[in-house]
Amino acid sequence: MENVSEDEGYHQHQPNRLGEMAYHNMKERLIRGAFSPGDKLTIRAVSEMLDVSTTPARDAINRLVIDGALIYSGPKTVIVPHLRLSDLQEITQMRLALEGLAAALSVKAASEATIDELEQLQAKIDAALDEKRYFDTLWHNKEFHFAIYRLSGMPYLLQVIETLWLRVGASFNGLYPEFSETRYGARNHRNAIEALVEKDADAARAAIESDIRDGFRQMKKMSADRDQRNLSRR
Amino acid sequence: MENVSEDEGYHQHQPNRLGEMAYHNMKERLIRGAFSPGDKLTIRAVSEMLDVSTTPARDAINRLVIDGALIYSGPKTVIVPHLRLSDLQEITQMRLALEGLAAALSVKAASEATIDELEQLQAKIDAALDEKRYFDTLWHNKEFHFAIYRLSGMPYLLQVIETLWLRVGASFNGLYPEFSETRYGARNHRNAIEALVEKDADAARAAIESDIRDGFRQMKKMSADRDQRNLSRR
DNA sequence: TTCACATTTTTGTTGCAACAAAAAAACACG
DNA sequence: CGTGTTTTTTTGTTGCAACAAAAATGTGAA
Repeated sequence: MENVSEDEGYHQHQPNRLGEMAYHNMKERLIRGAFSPGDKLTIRAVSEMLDVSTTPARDAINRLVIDGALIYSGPKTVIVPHLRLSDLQEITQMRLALEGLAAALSVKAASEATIDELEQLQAKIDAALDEKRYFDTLWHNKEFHFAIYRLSGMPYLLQVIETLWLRVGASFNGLYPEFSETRYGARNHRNAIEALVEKDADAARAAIESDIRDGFRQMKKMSADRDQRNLSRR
Repeated sequence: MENVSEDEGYHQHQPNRLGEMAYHNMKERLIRGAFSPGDKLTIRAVSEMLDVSTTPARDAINRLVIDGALIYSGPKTVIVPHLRLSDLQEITQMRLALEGLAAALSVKAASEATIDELEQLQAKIDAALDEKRYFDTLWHNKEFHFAIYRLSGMPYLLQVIETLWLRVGASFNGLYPEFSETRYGARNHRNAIEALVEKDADAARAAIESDIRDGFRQMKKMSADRDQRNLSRR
């Protein structure tokens, strides 16, 4: 337990470790909708799926459970959780607080280059929407948001926000790629870019908050629709 | 990968697992100041310390790294991080957003019983302060805050807030138990209780935010003092 | 001393097997 | 057909050893 000097800038996890790889791989699959809520995940199944031994597979599952992307449904059973309305509400409240903060802080660091980047991202979103490539829409939308949040210069804040997106994405993206169809976000994104140009922290926060709220309404509606369908299917 | 029904209310980790025990044990030691920033922690050392095999010890360390309570200083070296000013600022910003939210939400659920509980907690804080039992002060202060936040009914929010406290506590509590000496929090706590009585969400948020800001100033000052001492000691 | 290099020791990762406990399947009975 | 009950299978946890890589230590020259 010696005292060791702190090597600046070496805080992150090593991406070359097998367990880390397994975690990111599973995370990606979760976001892409490879699993449905209720699916059971076992160490040995993940181990075979990714062709690694049980130890990295176990590491990945454990970490996903910590994130809340997987939950225990029994002492030896982890499943993809079915997001309840109360969960969605909690996540939305936290997103409003945290992403609002990140957006407000981002204006300080906004440069012309970042504005350009955001406009290109928005163009990609629009194009994907026109061509009904909904997965791409979702992906570019995430890039747009995090391009802004990254300007805040707060790495841990980003990590927590990313986890919140993971939890929502795992339950919604796979089921509803057409989620983004309504283009609810276009106006909000324009406002966000404008706020960065003007370096107006309050406006940036307002634009992002509005985007989150619109998304929440959309998801709540889809959730209700699905419950309705599930009910009538029986 | 079968679809399994979701057993309501079985989401938490099992507390009887060895790895979970190791995690909580190490977390407690970290908060109590058993280690100093820069201390190196190895799997085998933790394994012996807690008298378990390497697997649960590894689990505990991994999770603490995810929390940010430990960091890698090299590919095979995890240490207790030395909290830099920028870290403290980031954590404080997140605390303001998240604990402010929790406080604002708490007023809905505030009852006479919870008011009583808070007043008893505050009495304990005052008593511990009078008798210079600084560890107890810190402990009861944490209980006071989380008694409020728990009223929000948002479990994941609580978990994230707790992690933020862990990161700060690990770097400060052990070194500065006399931190609380200035009684900076008493007025803020009174205001918070008052806000709960009145069910005034904005006032509750303001009281907690003020408490966090006062604490931040105090910590910043202590941090500067320490750096000063370290400098002149060489 | 200080720095570079070589050697030794320590360390995390990975894979695996044993075991108890949980989940699933099979069964029996109404 | 459902519904408890028993049997079988599956599963997570734990401990451990091998290995490569990193850290610590030692060495020697300037």
